[in-house]
Amino acid sequence: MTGTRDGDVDGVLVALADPTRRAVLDALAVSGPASATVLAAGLPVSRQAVVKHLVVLEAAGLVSGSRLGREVRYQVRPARLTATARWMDSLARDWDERLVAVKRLAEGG
Amino acid sequence: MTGTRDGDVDGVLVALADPTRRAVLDALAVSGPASATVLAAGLPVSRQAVVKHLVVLEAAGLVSGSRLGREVRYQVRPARLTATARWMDSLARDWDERLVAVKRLAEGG
DNA sequence: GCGAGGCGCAACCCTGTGGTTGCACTACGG
DNA sequence: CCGTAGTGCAACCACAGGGTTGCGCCTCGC
Repeated sequence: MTGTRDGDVDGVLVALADPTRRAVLDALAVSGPASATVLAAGLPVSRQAVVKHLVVLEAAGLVSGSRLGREVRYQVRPARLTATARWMDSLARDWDERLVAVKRLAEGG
Repeated sequence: MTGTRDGDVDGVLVALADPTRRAVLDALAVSGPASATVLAAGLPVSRQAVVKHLVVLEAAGLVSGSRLGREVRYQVRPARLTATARWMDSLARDWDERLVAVKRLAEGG
Protein backbone atom coordinates (compact mmCIF):
# COMPACT_ATOMS: atom_id res chain seq x y z
CA MET A 1 0.00 0.00 0.00
CA THR A 2 0.75 3.69 0.16
CA GLY A 3 1.38 4.64 -3.40
CA THR A 4 2.39 7.90 -1.73
CA ARG A 5 5.01 9.19 -4.13
CA ASP A 6 7.19 12.15 -3.36
CA GLY A 7 5.45 14.36 -5.89
CA ASP A 8 2.10 13.85 -4.22
CA VAL A 9 3.48 14.74 -0.84
CA ASP A 10 5.17 17.82 -2.20
CA GLY A 11 1.94 19.10 -3.73
CA VAL A 12 -0.01 18.60 -0.53
CA LEU A 13 2.64 20.21 1.65
CA VAL A 14 3.01 23.21 -0.63
CA ALA A 15 -0.76 23.57 -0.76
CA LEU A 16 -1.13 23.41 3.01
CA ALA A 17 1.77 25.76 3.69
CA ASP A 18 -0.30 28.82 2.79
CA PRO A 19 -2.68 30.14 5.46
CA THR A 20 -5.22 31.49 2.98
CA ARG A 21 -5.33 28.10 1.34
CA ARG A 22 -5.98 26.49 4.70
CA ALA A 23 -8.75 29.01 5.26
CA VAL A 24 -10.27 28.05 1.91
CA LEU A 25 -10.13 24.40 2.85
CA ASP A 26 -11.64 25.10 6.21
CA ALA A 27 -14.46 27.10 4.70
CA LEU A 28 -15.09 24.35 2.19
CA ALA A 29 -15.15 21.68 4.85
CA VAL A 30 -17.53 23.65 7.05
CA SER A 31 -19.94 24.91 4.42
CA GLY A 32 -19.87 21.85 2.22
CA PRO A 33 -19.46 22.09 -1.56
CA ALA A 34 -19.28 25.70 -2.69
CA SER A 35 -18.20 27.87 -5.59
CA ALA A 36 -15.22 30.21 -5.71
CA THR A 37 -17.50 33.24 -5.61
CA VAL A 38 -19.31 32.02 -2.50
CA LEU A 39 -16.04 31.15 -0.82
CA ALA A 40 -14.54 34.54 -1.63
CA ALA A 41 -17.50 36.22 0.05
CA GLY A 42 -16.43 34.72 3.36
CA LEU A 43 -12.73 35.42 2.96
CA PRO A 44 -10.62 38.59 3.03
CA VAL A 45 -9.41 38.13 -0.55
CA SER A 46 -10.83 38.52 -4.04
CA ARG A 47 -12.57 35.80 -6.01
CA GLN A 48 -9.60 35.50 -8.36
CA ALA A 49 -7.28 34.87 -5.46
CA VAL A 50 -9.60 32.11 -4.26
CA VAL A 51 -9.69 30.66 -7.77
CA LYS A 52 -5.91 30.49 -7.88
CA HIS A 53 -5.84 28.76 -4.54
CA LEU A 54 -8.47 26.29 -5.68
CA VAL A 55 -6.34 25.48 -8.71
CA VAL A 56 -3.38 24.67 -6.45
CA LEU A 57 -5.58 22.68 -4.10
CA GLU A 58 -7.10 20.71 -6.93
CA ALA A 59 -3.65 19.99 -8.39
CA ALA A 60 -2.67 18.69 -4.97
CA GLY A 61 -5.75 16.48 -4.94
CA LEU A 62 -7.11 18.07 -1.78
CA VAL A 63 -10.18 19.38 -3.56
CA SER A 64 -12.20 18.54 -6.63
CA GLY A 65 -14.39 20.85 -8.68
CA SER A 66 -17.30 19.95 -10.92
CA ARG A 67 -19.32 22.17 -13.16
CA LEU A 68 -23.04 22.63 -12.52
CA GLY A 69 -24.49 24.96 -15.12
CA ARG A 70 -22.62 28.21 -14.84
CA GLU A 71 -21.22 27.40 -11.41
CA VAL A 72 -18.27 25.26 -10.38
CA ARG A 73 -18.73 23.54 -7.07
CA TYR A 74 -15.64 22.55 -5.15
CA GLN A 75 -15.51 19.79 -2.65
CA VAL A 76 -12.97 18.66 -0.11
CA ARG A 77 -11.15 15.34 -0.66
CA PRO A 78 -9.69 13.71 2.43
CA ALA A 79 -7.68 10.95 0.70
CA ARG A 80 -4.47 12.80 -0.07
CA LEU A 81 -4.53 14.43 3.32
CA THR A 82 -4.73 11.06 5.02
CA ALA A 83 -1.95 9.72 2.81
CA THR A 84 0.29 12.65 3.67
CA ALA A 85 -0.45 12.27 7.36
CA ARG A 86 0.64 8.65 7.06
CA TRP A 87 3.78 9.65 5.24
CA MET A 88 4.69 12.14 7.94
CA ASP A 89 3.99 9.69 10.70
CA SER A 90 6.15 6.97 9.20
CA LEU A 91 8.86 9.52 8.61
CA ALA A 92 8.72 10.50 12.26
CA ARG A 93 8.96 6.85 13.27
CA ASP A 94 11.96 6.46 11.01
CA TRP A 95 13.69 9.38 12.68
CA ASP A 96 12.92 7.92 16.05
CA GLU A 97 14.46 4.58 15.14
CA ARG A 98 17.58 6.20 13.86
CA LEU A 99 17.89 8.36 16.93
CA VAL A 100 17.62 5.32 19.15
CA ALA A 101 20.25 3.55 17.05
CA VAL A 102 22.65 6.48 17.29
CA LYS A 103 22.08 6.76 21.00
CA ARG A 104 22.80 3.08 21.41
CA LEU A 105 26.06 3.42 19.53
CA ALA A 106 27.02 6.45 21.57
CA GLU A 107 26.46 4.53 24.77
CA GLY A 108 28.68 1.77 23.45
CA GLY A 109 25.95 -0.89 23.26
CA MET B 1 -3.74 15.86 24.35
CA THR B 2 -2.91 17.87 21.23
CA GLY B 3 -1.39 21.06 22.40
CA THR B 4 -0.99 21.39 18.65
CA ARG B 5 -1.63 25.07 18.10
CA ASP B 6 -2.10 26.55 14.69
CA GLY B 7 1.21 28.38 14.80
CA ASP B 8 3.13 25.16 15.34
CA VAL B 9 1.43 23.48 12.44
CA ASP B 10 2.07 26.45 10.20
CA GLY B 11 5.76 26.43 10.96
CA VAL B 12 6.10 22.73 10.27
CA LEU B 13 4.13 22.88 7.05
CA VAL B 14 6.06 25.86 5.75
CA ALA B 15 9.32 24.15 6.68
CA LEU B 16 8.37 20.91 4.94
CA ALA B 17 7.05 22.64 1.85
CA ASP B 18 10.56 23.26 0.53
CA PRO B 19 12.31 20.34 -1.19
CA THR B 20 15.80 21.44 -0.21
CA ARG B 21 14.67 21.60 3.38
CA ARG B 22 13.30 18.07 3.12
CA ALA B 23 16.64 17.01 1.67
CA VAL B 24 18.41 18.57 4.63
CA LEU B 25 16.13 16.73 7.02
CA ASP B 26 16.64 13.50 5.17
CA ALA B 27 20.41 13.90 5.22
CA LEU B 28 20.29 14.69 8.92
CA ALA B 29 18.14 11.67 9.67
CA VAL B 30 20.38 9.35 7.68
CA SER B 31 23.77 10.63 8.81
CA GLY B 32 22.80 11.36 12.36
CA PRO B 33 23.76 14.68 14.03
CA ALA B 34 25.83 16.84 11.71
CA SER B 35 26.98 20.42 11.18
CA ALA B 36 25.84 22.78 8.45
CA THR B 37 29.18 22.51 6.71
CA VAL B 38 29.05 18.71 6.59
CA LEU B 39 25.45 18.77 5.40
CA ALA B 40 26.26 21.28 2.67
CA ALA B 41 28.96 18.97 1.35
CA GLY B 42 26.32 16.40 0.50
CA LEU B 43 23.83 18.82 -0.99
CA PRO B 44 23.73 20.88 -4.19
CA VAL B 45 23.65 24.21 -2.35
CA SER B 46 26.06 26.36 -0.40
CA ARG B 47 26.67 26.17 3.32
CA GLN B 48 24.90 29.47 3.88
CA ALA B 49 21.80 28.17 2.15
CA VAL B 50 21.86 25.14 4.43
CA VAL B 51 22.29 27.40 7.45
CA LYS B 52 19.22 29.39 6.49
CA HIS B 53 17.23 26.22 6.09
CA LEU B 54 18.40 24.98 9.45
CA VAL B 55 17.21 28.22 11.02
CA VAL B 56 13.74 27.67 9.57
CA LEU B 57 13.75 24.03 10.60
CA GLU B 58 14.84 24.88 14.11
CA ALA B 59 12.15 27.55 14.38
CA ALA B 60 9.64 24.92 13.33
CA GLY B 61 10.97 22.61 16.02
CA LEU B 62 11.91 19.91 13.52
CA VAL B 63 15.57 20.18 14.36
CA SER B 64 17.72 21.32 17.26
CA GLY B 65 21.27 22.56 17.18
CA SER B 66 23.82 22.53 19.97
CA ARG B 67 27.28 23.98 20.03
CA LEU B 68 30.29 21.72 20.47
CA GLY B 69 33.44 23.79 20.44
CA ARG B 70 33.51 25.60 17.14
CA GLU B 71 30.94 23.32 15.56
CA VAL B 72 27.17 23.33 15.78
CA ARG B 73 25.62 19.92 15.54
CA TYR B 74 22.06 19.66 14.38
CA GLN B 75 19.77 16.84 15.22
CA VAL B 76 16.38 15.76 14.00
CA ARG B 77 13.39 16.05 16.35
CA PRO B 78 10.44 13.81 15.57
CA ALA B 79 7.94 15.30 18.06
CA ARG B 80 6.56 18.18 16.01
CA LEU B 81 6.40 15.98 12.96
CA THR B 82 4.31 13.43 14.78
CA ALA B 83 2.07 16.16 16.15
CA THR B 84 1.52 17.60 12.70
CA ALA B 85 0.78 14.16 11.29
CA ARG B 86 -1.85 13.77 13.99
CA TRP B 87 -3.30 17.16 13.18
CA MET B 88 -3.58 16.28 9.52
CA ASP B 89 -5.13 12.94 10.22
CA SER B 90 -7.79 14.35 12.52
CA LEU B 91 -8.48 17.04 9.96
CA ALA B 92 -8.98 14.38 7.32
CA ARG B 93 -11.36 12.51 9.61
CA ASP B 94 -13.26 15.73 10.19
CA TRP B 95 -13.68 16.25 6.46
CA ASP B 96 -14.85 12.69 6.10
CA GLU B 97 -17.50 13.10 8.75
CA ARG B 98 -18.79 16.26 7.18
CA LEU B 99 -18.88 14.67 3.75
CA VAL B 100 -20.88 11.77 5.09
CA ALA B 101 -23.27 14.18 6.78
CA VAL B 102 -23.75 16.18 3.60
CA LYS B 103 -24.30 13.03 1.61
CA ARG B 104 -26.88 11.85 4.10
CA LEU B 105 -28.76 15.13 3.80
CA ALA B 106 -28.60 14.94 0.03
CA GLU B 107 -30.11 11.49 0.08
CA GLY B 108 -32.90 12.76 2.27
CA GLY B 109 -32.07 10.66 5.33
C1' DG C 1 -33.80 38.51 -26.75
C1' DC C 2 -31.54 40.74 -23.09
C1' DG C 3 -29.76 41.87 -18.68
C1' DA C 4 -27.27 40.04 -14.88
C1' DG C 5 -24.57 36.79 -12.37
C1' DG C 6 -20.65 33.75 -12.51
C1' DC C 7 -16.21 32.03 -14.69
C1' DG C 8 -11.89 32.13 -17.17
C1' DC C 9 -7.95 34.50 -18.89
C1' DA C 10 -4.30 37.83 -18.89
C1' DA C 11 -1.57 41.57 -17.41
C1' DC C 12 0.48 43.55 -13.76
C1' DC C 13 2.52 44.74 -8.93
C1' DC C 14 5.14 43.67 -5.01
C1' DT C 15 6.72 41.16 -1.29
C1' DG C 16 8.96 36.97 0.41
C1' DT C 17 12.54 34.03 0.18
C1' DG C 18 15.89 30.68 -1.67
C1' DG C 19 20.32 31.31 -3.31
C1' DT C 20 24.91 33.40 -3.69
C1' DT C 21 29.31 35.82 -2.33
C1' DG C 22 32.40 38.23 0.75
C1' DC C 23 34.18 39.19 5.11
C1' DA C 24 34.89 39.30 10.12
C1' DC C 25 35.12 36.48 14.19
C1' DT C 26 36.16 32.41 17.17
C1' DA C 27 38.13 28.08 18.43
C1' DC C 28 41.18 24.28 17.79
C1' DG C 29 46.07 22.22 16.62
C1' DG C 30 50.81 22.30 15.67
C1' DC D 1 51.70 32.08 18.23
C1' DC D 2 49.85 31.39 13.89
C1' DG D 3 47.44 28.97 10.34
C1' DT D 4 43.12 26.86 9.42
C1' DA D 5 38.59 25.07 9.84
C1' DG D 6 34.07 26.45 11.08
C1' DT D 7 30.46 29.87 12.12
C1' DG D 8 27.93 34.20 11.90
C1' DC D 9 26.50 38.35 9.66
C1' DA D 10 25.24 41.28 5.83
C1' DA D 11 24.53 42.73 1.28
C1' DC D 12 22.75 41.51 -2.77
C1' DC D 13 20.27 39.02 -6.79
C1' DA D 14 16.49 36.71 -9.03
C1' DC D 15 12.45 34.40 -9.27
C1' DA D 16 8.10 32.44 -7.58
C1' DG D 17 3.82 33.31 -6.18
C1' DG D 18 -0.03 35.68 -3.68
C1' DG D 19 -2.79 39.49 -4.65
C1' DT D 20 -5.30 42.75 -7.57
C1' DT D 21 -7.90 44.70 -11.58
C1' DG D 22 -10.01 44.59 -16.07
C1' DC D 23 -12.32 42.36 -19.64
C1' DG D 24 -14.60 38.83 -22.57
C1' DC D 25 -17.53 34.78 -22.59
C1' DC D 26 -21.18 31.68 -21.25
C1' DT D 27 -25.53 30.53 -18.88
C1' DC D 28 -29.58 31.34 -16.44
C1' DG D 29 -34.03 34.01 -15.72
C1' DC D 30 -37.39 36.98 -17.19
